Amino acid sequence: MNDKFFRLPLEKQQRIINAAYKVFSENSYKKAPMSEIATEGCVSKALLFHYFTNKKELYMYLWANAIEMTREAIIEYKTLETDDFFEMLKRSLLSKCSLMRDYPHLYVFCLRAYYETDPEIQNSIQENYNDVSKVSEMTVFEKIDISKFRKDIDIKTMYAEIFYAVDGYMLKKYRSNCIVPDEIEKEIIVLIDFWKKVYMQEV
Amino acid sequence: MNDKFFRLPLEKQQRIINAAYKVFSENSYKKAPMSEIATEGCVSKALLFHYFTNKKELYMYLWANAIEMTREAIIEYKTLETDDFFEMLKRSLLSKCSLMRDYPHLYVFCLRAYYETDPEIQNSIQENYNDVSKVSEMTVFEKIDISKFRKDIDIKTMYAEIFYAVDGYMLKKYRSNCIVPDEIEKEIIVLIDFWKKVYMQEV
DNA sequence: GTTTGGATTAACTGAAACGGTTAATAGGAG
DNA sequence: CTCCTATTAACCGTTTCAGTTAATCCAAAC
Repeated sequence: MNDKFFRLPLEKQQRIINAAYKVFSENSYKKAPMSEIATEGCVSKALLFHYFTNKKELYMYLWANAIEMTREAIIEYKTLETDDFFEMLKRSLLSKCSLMRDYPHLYVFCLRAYYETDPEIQNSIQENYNDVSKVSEMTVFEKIDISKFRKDIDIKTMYAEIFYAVDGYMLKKYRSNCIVPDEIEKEIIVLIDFWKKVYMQEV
Repeated sequence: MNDKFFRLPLEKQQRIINAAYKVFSENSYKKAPMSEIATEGCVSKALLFHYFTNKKELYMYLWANAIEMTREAIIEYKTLETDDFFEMLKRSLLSKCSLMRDYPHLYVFCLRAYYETDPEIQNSIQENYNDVSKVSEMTVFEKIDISKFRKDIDIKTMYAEIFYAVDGYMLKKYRSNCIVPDEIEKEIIVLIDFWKKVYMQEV
């Protein structure tokens, strides 16, 4: 890729990248056209190819960029620096909301990229992501204080259920084309407070 | 469409329809090729056009078919003939699992079709679906006995959360390409029992 | 065993979309 | 005016698309 891309005004960089995140989250790799990305980003297709040598390179840049930004956001929000599960969940989701302000389609892009089946792409993706997610999931279970939970529920099921719900929620927001970070942040907090009330031991 | 389609052996009808559900649930309407459906269904593209005059007609048939089958399944499982929310939820989800045995991609097809933005399609879809879903959601809230729930939780939030989780769960199953109805049925039951324990008033 | 008729397809068509390239333009700085 | 960089319109060869046509396959009827 062409380093000059980074010398563009930040607004333009983001406009182009967001257009790409959007088109790649709506279509499979193969059926996401570079021309559509260009139009969506209000630049010419030729410019896209000027900065990114080809489609695959652009896709891979988006992926690496997504992982890196996610990791930074998690650190910035001190996500792992607590032993309270719901606090950790809140920090994790709020960090994702903050990413969403700059990159509204990043979350769904990742959701889709992880299951991308195109041979050109597949290999480079999953291994890389497993590094991040598996490790972090283990870290979570090591750190959290499970004594605060109700004794009669299965924590793994709870954990799974919560993440299904978050994905389902985000997907709905995304599909109905209303990604408004402020609103999502509020609704996420409502959900977390709800879970807290339901799953924590009463005192 | 050509009525002779229904005179085909049932196995073949389903094979073709399932191929179509699959391709349309992976791609937007515009980018779902008839040729891919044909290949997936092990018939020639020409045969597809012999039974369905064009792509739009096929899509609309799939949609009407999905709605109709869903309604029948809901009735068959006596979904609305109880005032216990979790019993109703179980019947509703098990009825969907039973559909899944014959039509593995129907659920995700519907999820996608509802938000389809192609002008050729959009209008004919949403209104039609709202009839079904809005009415049934209202019926649910009229029928269920809310006295059994914990007093300290917001039922609307619970309701929303549960459906986010189901969608998130199904999406994950679908994306990771492992739609095994028996397994899904088991896991759904685990989830429902989990919710029951969590949300119902203890006695 | 030949005819008939419906099921099925290979091969085709014209148009559009695709990834990627090229050669030219635009516009600001010196 | 000159230089330089960002930018694009126009283009290229290829592939893909929805939809068509004319031919084949095959079983049942005669």
